[in-house]
Amino acid sequence: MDRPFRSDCPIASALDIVGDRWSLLVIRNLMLGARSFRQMQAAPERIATNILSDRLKRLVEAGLAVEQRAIAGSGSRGGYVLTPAGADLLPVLQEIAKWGVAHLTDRRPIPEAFLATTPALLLNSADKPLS
Amino acid sequence: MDRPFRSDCPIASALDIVGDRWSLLVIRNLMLGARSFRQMQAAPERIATNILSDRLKRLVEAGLAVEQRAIAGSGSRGGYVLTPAGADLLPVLQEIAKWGVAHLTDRRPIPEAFLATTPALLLNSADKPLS
DNA sequence: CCGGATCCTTGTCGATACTG
DNA sequence: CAGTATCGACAAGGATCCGG
Repeated sequence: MDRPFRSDCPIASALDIVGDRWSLLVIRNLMLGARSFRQMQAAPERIATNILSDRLKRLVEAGLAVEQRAIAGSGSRGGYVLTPAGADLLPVLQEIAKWGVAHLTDRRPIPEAFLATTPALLLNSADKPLS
Repeated sequence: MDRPFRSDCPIASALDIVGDRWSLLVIRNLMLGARSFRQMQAAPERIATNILSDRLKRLVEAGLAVEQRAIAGSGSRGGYVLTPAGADLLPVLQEIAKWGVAHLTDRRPIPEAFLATTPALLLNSADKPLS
């Protein structure tokens, strides 16, 4: 249950939590407004359902996200929302995005398609994390 | 040989390169001045030799680091140095470190020990990446 | 001794099928 | 719709071995 850290280095410890192949992408989706399981699964990276399920579980355990159960008879069955600790990862994602557009543009087509669906939040200023 | 990206998202693409469990830690070591194979292996995280070898190979292939062969009869047998693209990951590591010290201090002893050996480079301003 | 390479075991990832 | 179960593929970890 307890997650042993590799060392006392804050970088290593942070990567012990979100340093895998998918966690930061799930957090990105949550920052982009995706709340439900299906919405996150619809992201272009096509995460497998078991991985998404597991990562959400881990994020909740780590205190980076919380589950939001439905409001009684509502049609949509609530989803997940970032906690303040999870929202504080925004600068990390911003720097990663900056690095990606600066150094990966010549290897891949063009990120405009994604940037169009990512207005201001990930590449501009650090506004309020979620509405 | 070509590394297929999961999507056009610059975040996802960046994580396709350095988003595994060890790559960013190796880059951290290179930023901290570690050059030789053994120096990096001596980091407190105790990376296995095969993993370190593989990650260095990948970083070189991705253009984030270059091998530096020895200066002829010198005693030290050259090591690895970050390229400008690799050094540009410094802000990413800085933000990760900031998040780690801000949100992980109550779960682990104290990062002072590491911070003492990490003067200014990873937590303060973005100076010259390597001397 | 240093810088890896090579086994081999374990764990995690990922696709698909399936269930409440 | 929101996950869970299953199982093969692959990556990580540990130990050892080898060339210089």
